Amino acid sequence: MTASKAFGSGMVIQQRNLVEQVADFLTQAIISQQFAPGERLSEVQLARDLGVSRAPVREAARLLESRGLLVSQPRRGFFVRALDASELNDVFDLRLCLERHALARLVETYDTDKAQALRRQVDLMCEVALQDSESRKIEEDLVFHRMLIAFTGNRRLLKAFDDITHELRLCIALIGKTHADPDSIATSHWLLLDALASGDAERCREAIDYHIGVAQHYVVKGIGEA
Amino acid sequence: MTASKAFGSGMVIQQRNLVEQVADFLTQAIISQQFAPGERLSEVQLARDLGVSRAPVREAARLLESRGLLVSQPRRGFFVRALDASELNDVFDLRLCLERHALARLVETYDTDKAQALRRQVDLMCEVALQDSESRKIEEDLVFHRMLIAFTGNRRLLKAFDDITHELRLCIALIGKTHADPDSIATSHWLLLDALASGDAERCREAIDYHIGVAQHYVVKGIGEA
DNA sequence: CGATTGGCGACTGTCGACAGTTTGGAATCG
DNA sequence: CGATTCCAAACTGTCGACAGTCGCCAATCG
Repeated sequence: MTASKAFGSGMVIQQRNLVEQVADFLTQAIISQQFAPGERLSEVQLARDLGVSRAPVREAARLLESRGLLVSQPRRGFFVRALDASELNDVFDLRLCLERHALARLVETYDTDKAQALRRQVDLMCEVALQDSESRKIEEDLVFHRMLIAFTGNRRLLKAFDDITHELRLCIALIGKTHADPDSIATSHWLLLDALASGDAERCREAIDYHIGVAQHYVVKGIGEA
Repeated sequence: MTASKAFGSGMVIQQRNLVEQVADFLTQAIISQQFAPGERLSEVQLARDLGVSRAPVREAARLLESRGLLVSQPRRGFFVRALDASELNDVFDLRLCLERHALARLVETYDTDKAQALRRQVDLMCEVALQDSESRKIEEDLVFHRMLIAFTGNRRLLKAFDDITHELRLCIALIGKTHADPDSIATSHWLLLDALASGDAERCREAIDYHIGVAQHYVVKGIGEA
C-alpha cells in the first residue's frame, strides 16, 4: 500500500504500538469473558500466545491495571478483576457523580449545536438497537454519555469518565444482554435531552438520577442472578 | 545531575519494587520542580542516573502518566506535565465534583466516630501549620479531604480522588506556598464539619463549594503570577 | 539567501536471558 | 493418616542489547 493511498482514504498511518494492540486484545478477552474473573494471567504464556516478548505484555497489563480491568499483586502477577455487587454499585455511584456534575455544567452552555449532535446520536442508537451486536449497542450508548461529558469542555472530567468506562463495559458485558429496544432507548435518552433543553438544573438532576438508577438497578440485578 | 547524587552515595535499594521507588523519586522531582514543566525525560539518562535499567524506569513513567504527572508522545518519550490555568481549573472542578458527592453521601451516615477522627485531623493540621514544611502541610490537608471521601465507603470514588491528588500536589506545589496559618485552617475546615454535623445537605454543598472555591482561586491566581 | 535533502546521533520499542521468589506437590516425619 | 518440610518447576523483576525511528545540523540545490 502506498502512502498516498493511505492519506487519500483518510486513514492515518498507524504502526500501532504493540502495547496498545496487546492492551486491546486483553481488554476484549476480559470483556468477552475468555478469561474468568479472578484468573491469574501468566506473562510468559501471554507473550508466547501473542508472539511478542514480555515487555509489551507487562506494559499493557499495567495499562489495564490503571483502568481497573486487572489487579496486580507484587511478585505474584496480574489477575482479572472480579467485581462483586458492592464494587459495582461503587462504579455506578461514581458514574452518577460525574454525569450529575457534567449536566449541571452543561445546562449553562447548552445550545442547538450540542442538542443536534446528541439527538443524532440517540437516533443512531435506535438504529443499531434493531440489528447490531450487543457490544455495538453498549458502545453507542457510552458514546452518547461521553458526549455529554465532553461538551462540558472539562478534559479532566472526561478522562475520569473514560477511566470508569472500561469498568462499565466489563459490568455491562457480564450480564450478557441489554434492555435495548429502540423505544425505551429513545424515551429514556430524550428525557435527558428535554431536561437539558429546559435549562432547569433540578430537572436535569432528576433525569440523570433516574437514567443511571435504571441502568444500575438492571446491571446489579443481572450480576446477582449470574 | 541530582539523580546520581541522590542514589550515588551508597544508598542501596532493595526492599521495595524498583518501579515504586523510581516512581516516588520522579514524583518528588516533578513536584519539587527539579524537572521543568514540559521537559523531556530521557529513559536512558534516568536509568543511568538512578543506577537501574530502563525497564523499571519505563514502568514508573507509565504509572506517572496514568496519574497525570507525565504525558507520553509515541516514539518521542515522556514529558513533564505542564499545567496551564485552564487545565488547573478543570482539575479543581473535578475535585469539587467528587467532594460534593462525597459530602452528600457522607451526611447520611455521619456519626461521632467520623466526626472525632476528622476533628483530630484538623487539630493535627493546625499543629503542623506552626512548624513543619510546606509539603507536610499540603499532605495533611490532603489527608483530611481523603478521609472525607474514604468515609463514604466508595472505593472507586476514593481511587478517583487519589488520581487527581497527584495532580493537586503538583498544582499546589507550583505556587510554592500555602495560606496556612492555623486560624484560617481551623475555621475553614470546621465550617465543613459543622455543616456535616448539622445533617443539612444543602449547607454541606455550600460549605464545600466555598472551601474548594477558595483553594482554587488561590492556586489559579498563584499560577497566573508565576 | 532560502528551501530541501541527506546523514549523524540519540532515543524509543522490543527482545531474549538471568536471578530471586513463589507455588504446588512429593517426600518425610510424628 | 495428617501435618510438615523440602524441592523442582514456573514465574516475576530486572537487565543489557539490537533495530527502527526521530530530530537536528550540515551540505546541496534552486
